Amino acid sequence: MSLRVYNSLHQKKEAFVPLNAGKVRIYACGPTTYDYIHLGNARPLVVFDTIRRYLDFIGYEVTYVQNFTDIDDKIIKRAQDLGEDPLELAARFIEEYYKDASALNVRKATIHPKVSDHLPEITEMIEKLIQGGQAYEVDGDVYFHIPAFPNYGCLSGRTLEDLQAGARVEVDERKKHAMDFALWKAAKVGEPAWDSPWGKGRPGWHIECSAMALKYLGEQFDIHGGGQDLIFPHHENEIAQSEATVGSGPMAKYWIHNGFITVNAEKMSKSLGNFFTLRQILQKFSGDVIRFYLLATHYRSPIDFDDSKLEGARKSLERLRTSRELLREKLSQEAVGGLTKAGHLHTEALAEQLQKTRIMFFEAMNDDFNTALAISQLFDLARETNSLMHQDTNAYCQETKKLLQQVADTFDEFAQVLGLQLKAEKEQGDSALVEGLLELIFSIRTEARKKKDWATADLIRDGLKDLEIVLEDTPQGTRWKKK
RNA sequence: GGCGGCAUAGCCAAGUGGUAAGGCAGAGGUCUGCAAAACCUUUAUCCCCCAGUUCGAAUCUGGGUGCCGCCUCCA
Repeated sequence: MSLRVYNSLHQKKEAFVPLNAGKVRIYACGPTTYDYIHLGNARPLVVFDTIRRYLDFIGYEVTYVQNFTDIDDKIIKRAQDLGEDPLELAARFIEEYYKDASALNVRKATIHPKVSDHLPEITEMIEKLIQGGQAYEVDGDVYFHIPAFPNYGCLSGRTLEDLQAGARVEVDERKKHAMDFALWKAAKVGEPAWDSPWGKGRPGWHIECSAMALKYLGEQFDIHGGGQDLIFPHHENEIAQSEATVGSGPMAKYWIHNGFITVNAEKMSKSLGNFFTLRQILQKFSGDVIRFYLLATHYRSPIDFDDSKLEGARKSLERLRTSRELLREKLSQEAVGGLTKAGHLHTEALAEQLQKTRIMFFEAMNDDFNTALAISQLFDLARETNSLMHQDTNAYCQETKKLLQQVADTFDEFAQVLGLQLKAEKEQGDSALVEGLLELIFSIRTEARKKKDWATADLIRDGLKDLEIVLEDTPQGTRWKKK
């Protein structure tokens, strides 16, 4: 099966055919940088990073643009509260953003444009819209005139009448139509401002994305993504601005929107105050666990957040890690002997499972990036792999070793696509001192066990367990890992 | 009021016409000094309710119930 994606524009799954063969251009709305990101913000990062990785993996040349909104009302307000320069505040949180993204193993986009670097492109686009009659200026503000764009509402499935019926905002009397939205806002005292044909001011919320997408991806591109809450008005307005500017559409062939993170079934959001910053969560769980948690549910479904769910994700991921770890250990051993009859059966079964996993993984990803289903294939592979490794060493000959190597490669390959590390926690940075002390303690315990001094052995094991270090005694010696 | 989404085992979660993936938790077993990990077995006569279409529906249609989102900044 070839790739199919759910296109919000038509509300159905469609075959994915990029505009230019072999190349995919993606634009994803990035954060407004006035604070640390919360888990809800992290979801699209991981989702679109994964989509990008997958497209890349199946051979497309991907250009991925993710913007930073560094000029915005909320930034200005926050900066005023903190007595900081708005652009400096925004720049500071862009740096913090990169740290969070990196903790989640989110690759940098091909281009990360900032609004503040694109004022010329923005004003140029606004001028075109004014010339084309789709925008007008009032007292230094510029508005997009919605009735001038007949296709308005195509993404959100609304008509102008629907919108007016549901209007909850006070209407600015100077606007020609109640739903007209700002392209340019005249500067108020103390706000950052840029020169424009309409006087000093700053861009409205939506125009930046239109201008930057146009600059880096052209008049039409393949995928435009973001959270479902951006469908209206943000993406609807982007479509209006962009398509009115270039005189044709669609701006993007496929629109992809991720579902929300909820807390007690309510959307996690700043205004409700029910959010958890990624930083807070990272204190309890690794980025790998958080990423796994986000990918274990289909990207369009809501995910209800609480610690117990993350704990569940941690345990699930642990299973895959353990399997990968056992594989590493096994492969470091010398292959000996010939294949026994039982070993032969297990090898056959694993070879079959490997093939099935490879097929099913791609089928799952091809079906609208079904990462949840793709991940479940890894569990099936892990079970069959463990089962083989569980057999006695007679089964471990050159033939099985070769197969296990293929399995290990598949694990790594697919983990890479999903952006998961599958590394045991202990590999993620411990000081030489800690490592050394642990080795010492283990050797003491091993001596105790040799003397059948179980009391001492158990004392050490229990003590380490309290420090979240788990010991496992195996015929090959004692193994340890962090909880 | 308008537009949209969701409802699957104790929990999480796939599955959009062919007879319920996977994970966690639970139970029994193998292994182990005891554990842990791993493996094996086991855990939904049924997918919110009602009616319909069909040889056949969790999956399609109609109606209902409940929850959520957007319509204002929000991923």
